[in-house]
Amino acid sequence: METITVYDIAREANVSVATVSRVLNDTAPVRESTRQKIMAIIEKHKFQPNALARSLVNKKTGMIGVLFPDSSNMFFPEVFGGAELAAQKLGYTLFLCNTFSDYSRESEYLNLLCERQVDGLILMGGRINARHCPASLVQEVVDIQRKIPIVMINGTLPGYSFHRVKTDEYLGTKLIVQHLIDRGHRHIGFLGGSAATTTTVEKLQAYQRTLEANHLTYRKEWVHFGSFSKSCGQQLMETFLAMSNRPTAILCINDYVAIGAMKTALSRGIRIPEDIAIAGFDDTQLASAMNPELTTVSQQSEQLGRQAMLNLSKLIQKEKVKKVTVLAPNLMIRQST
Amino acid sequence: METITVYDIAREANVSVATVSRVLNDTAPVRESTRQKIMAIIEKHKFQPNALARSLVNKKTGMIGVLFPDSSNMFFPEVFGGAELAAQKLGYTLFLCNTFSDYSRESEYLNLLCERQVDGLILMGGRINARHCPASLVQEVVDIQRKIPIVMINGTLPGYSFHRVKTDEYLGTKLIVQHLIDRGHRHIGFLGGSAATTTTVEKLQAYQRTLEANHLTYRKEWVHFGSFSKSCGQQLMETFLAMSNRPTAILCINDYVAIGAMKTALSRGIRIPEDIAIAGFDDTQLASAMNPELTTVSQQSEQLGRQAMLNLSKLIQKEKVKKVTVLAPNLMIRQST
DNA sequence: TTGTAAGCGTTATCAG
DNA sequence: CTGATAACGCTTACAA
Repeated sequence: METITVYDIAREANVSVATVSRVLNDTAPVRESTRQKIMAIIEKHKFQPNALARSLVNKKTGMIGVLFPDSSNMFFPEVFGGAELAAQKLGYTLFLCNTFSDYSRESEYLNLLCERQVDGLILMGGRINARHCPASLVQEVVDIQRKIPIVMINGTLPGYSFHRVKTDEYLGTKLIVQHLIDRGHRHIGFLGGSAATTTTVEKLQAYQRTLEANHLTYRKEWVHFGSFSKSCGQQLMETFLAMSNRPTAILCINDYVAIGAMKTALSRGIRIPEDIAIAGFDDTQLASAMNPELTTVSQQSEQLGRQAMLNLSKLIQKEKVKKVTVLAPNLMIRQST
Repeated sequence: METITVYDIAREANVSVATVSRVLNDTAPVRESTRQKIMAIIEKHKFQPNALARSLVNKKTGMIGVLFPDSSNMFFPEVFGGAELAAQKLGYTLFLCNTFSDYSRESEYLNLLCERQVDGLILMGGRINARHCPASLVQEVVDIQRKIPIVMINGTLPGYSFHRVKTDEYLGTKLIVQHLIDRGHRHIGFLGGSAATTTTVEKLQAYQRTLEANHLTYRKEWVHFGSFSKSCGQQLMETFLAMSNRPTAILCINDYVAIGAMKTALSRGIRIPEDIAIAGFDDTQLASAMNPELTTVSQQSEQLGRQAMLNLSKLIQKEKVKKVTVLAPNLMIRQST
């Protein structure tokens, strides 16, 4: 398959490559008749300019690298779905990279994306949510940022200031704990999340302080960490149920954990919300699919992605952008509480 | 930010760019001492070769374009999750494009990916599932295939032979209908899916024939088309419930429709599976998250993606590959039937 | 309005 | 083992 180039088009049209390039990019006036002629030849051969060559000289690729930790958690597809829509309008394409929360995979992808000359980077999960991120991993990102604009979603890195977009998870947690309290609950547990993760800590603090503000005592035995998966919720719920003095309501770190918790409870014949109330976080599509429907906090996932893309785009055009954009969380009261 | 190139490295090391390139690619012997020296300088400047320039001469980018119709249907993230894992091992990166099932968006992306010189293409949804695909859209793909290897997942285009990977949806449907019959159901409905889609037709046929094979009569009024969403399931279920003579079991086109159907039924106080049995298709994570858990058919989504990537890779290396790879569906019997 | 030619940052061929 | 130098396919001054 001999590839066809601007030279081929130029030759056939009896013009120079410069002229072909001009009609391709509409970058300078070209006599209408020759434009027509060139266009016809392009059509005829279905000629497509090589974007690599083009980007090489333009020094921009129109590609945005997106790092996310886990495509099996619907939250992330929702976020980059929003980002993609925005990107499309702005003329960018997303380069999605699933890091599986693995630092070394993150580094590889970061490297790959830089070599591929992406115009910008959106970072989610992994190191930017680590409570104790190794300095070398921080440095890596800092170095990249000197060449490529970066926007972080729901996370950051210590010691430097980055552009970020986030939902107010602290407020979101506060809202939902208060909701449980308003529903009459005095014994509220906290389930799931890795203690090595900043979001877990942030939510935990909000949980603690909201209890205090309501003169409720914080009980260590009602707080159990783990991971962010359904199976974590299932397991940890077992331990709750085994307790003689168990909480009447449980706040889970996210929807997946909440669903796991629900499953275990339900399988024991425990009613939700009558016997125990369960709340999630993120408002993924699972929340409204469940039965009973899950009370949760919406992070406005599409908005998050959209906003990140918008800010990144401005950053690329070297416009001023607020360092931190905070979105308001939305309490979604449904049946599980 | 002046970018640093092989020339800079070469100058600082007192060698030619050729030598730098050699150590970069390990493509020819280089004296150990000079290799060391060059490596050191590369490290020092954190030099990263420009992949665009590289690809321009190599004529390969290591990128695989992936078209899929809908990131909000977990089935697709599952498929490309599997593909990504395989791609990583093979040294490829995926370029994921959400087409929202929109033909023109598909065309745009197809164009984009070609210009970006992807090494191969994986196609899902959209036109390759259309019962009546406009000839021009078929031609588009045919033209591309002459330059770029393509693998289609669960679909094809009329009039040409393409490489494809699919699960046997016919068999899958047969299995689940038979399962319902074996459970004692004689009145089985069929819910959801666009009649303009090949998979819908294929499943419908399997449904019909399996009924016949069991001497059950096919009733038009028990078949309702729509879309592939939860809300479709909710709406169509309403119409079923309004019928005086309604089926005792319902096969839904996919898990989302099934969940919608379940929700409507449950909200009416109808018990599942006692009053009505409901089955889905795809075995997305939703199926096992639900309560009651949804009986469904696994398409082995990750496998699908993995296999497509594997076949595509061989195609790219110009190795022989079976035209059609068929994966076996798995009946997942759970609580909803 | 159009053409010439110099890049863009690599790799690869061919001498040395 | 190493160095010139010509591609790769396109854009963009600079001239004409």
